[in-house]
Amino acid sequence: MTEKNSLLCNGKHHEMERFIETCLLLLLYKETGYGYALMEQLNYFDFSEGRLNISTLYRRLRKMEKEELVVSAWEESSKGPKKRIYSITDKGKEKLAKWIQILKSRKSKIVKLIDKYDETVKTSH
Amino acid sequence: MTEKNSLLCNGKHHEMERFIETCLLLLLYKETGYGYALMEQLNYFDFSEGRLNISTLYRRLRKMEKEELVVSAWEESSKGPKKRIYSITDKGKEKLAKWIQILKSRKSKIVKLIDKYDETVKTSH
DNA sequence: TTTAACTATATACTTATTGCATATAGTCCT
DNA sequence: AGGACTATATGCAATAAGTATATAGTTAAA
Repeated sequence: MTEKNSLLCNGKHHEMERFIETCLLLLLYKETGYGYALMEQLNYFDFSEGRLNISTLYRRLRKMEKEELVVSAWEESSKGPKKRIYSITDKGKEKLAKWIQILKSRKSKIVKLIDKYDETVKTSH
Repeated sequence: MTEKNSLLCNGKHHEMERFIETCLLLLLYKETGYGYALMEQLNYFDFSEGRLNISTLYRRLRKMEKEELVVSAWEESSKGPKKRIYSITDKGKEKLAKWIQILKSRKSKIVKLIDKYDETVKTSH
């Protein structure tokens, strides 16, 4: 799978693929974290619980670990069940930087499309 | 399938779902068109042929017609094979406007993420 | 003691998208 | 006839994400 310069999208109720992972990597860049708490922190990026399914979050984390973008370690908890604590790897940091570039490109495309729309709608009235 | 305020993404080599359809609807807003030619016009939105598979384009067009966002009619061609000419419907225009709003929201999210990244990377050096 | 609530993690099933691969067909030129 | 260009379409496979569901630890209430 060659990635090119694309953010990959899909059907049903979906956020941009790398958007979720980009957000997660960024949160982990600041400090280590575990799934359940990361879910709440995603609120900052307008990912409310009703917007992102928690199963997706766990799956993305597992996938990123498989890809060596993050590493995890089980931590016994003084309260409640044990936690799987994630940290970002150097590889993950590089990937994050890369996706940020991609998102910038994406943003430009959106701006271009919006401008084109405004221009088109204006001249058709 | 409730759409909420999400742009839906997916695996493999993917552009944002509604981005493709938004572009197509916008092109058809300006003037009617047929698949093959629309494919070339998409270059304006940085969809080069290597970036979007033409099978996807046809499928998106067929899907939008099923959803009544566009209508099509076969046109005999003086040269070459017959063409399936598409026009946007009023419903399609409404949908286009809606997706433009969604894209604006999407852009804001991207900006927010990028700012957060810059801020985070700066304070970590 | 049992049940409920909260915390924490995980996975099967289903749906949808898109590239790859492939196919059909009309027109023109070699 | 074969190749190139124009024009459209669909099966297969991979991937993502919601729904549904499951397991498990801790604490508090019934």
